[in-house]
Amino acid sequence: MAWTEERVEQLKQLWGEGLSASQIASKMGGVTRNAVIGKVHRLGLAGRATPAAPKPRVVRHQTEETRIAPLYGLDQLCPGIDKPTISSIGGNQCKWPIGDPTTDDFHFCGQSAGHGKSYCAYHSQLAFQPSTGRRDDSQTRQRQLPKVKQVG
DNA sequence: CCCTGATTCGC
DNA sequence: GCGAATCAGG
Repeated sequence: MAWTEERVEQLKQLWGEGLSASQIASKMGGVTRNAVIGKVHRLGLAGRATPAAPKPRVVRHQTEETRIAPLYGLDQLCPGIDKPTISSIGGNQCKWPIGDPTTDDFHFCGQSAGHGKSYCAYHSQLAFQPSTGRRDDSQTRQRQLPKVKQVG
């Protein structure tokens, strides 16, 4: 089962809706949750689950010891509103993450997202940028986690 | 033990 | 690029 643009779009849609990877895999069919997660990662999505604490990564077959830094580049601020928490955010509010999830500063955009939508108008264009349009990723969704040598 | 996503690595 | 295996948290 290949990832056609239609399937990718559906994937992004369902993922944005808040469905779990297994749920998406079940709905779409032909793919396992691993495939969904893998695709989500490659799309540059991901970033919601249970990564409360930054972990030294899954050390598996690594010849070098690396460690991730607690850096998060999500700062797509949109003009003023309150700071909804994960608990307080409503189903019709924009769920765009702002700030560092590991700090108290973390919150969601919270602007009116419309009925059944996941993001406000501002963030929708960031979340669902035209797949046929070469987006300038010079400043959008930069989430490069620099490797830091563990200086013993 | 069930679920969740995250990451790596072989293909 | 894709996804199974694996890891880690709830």
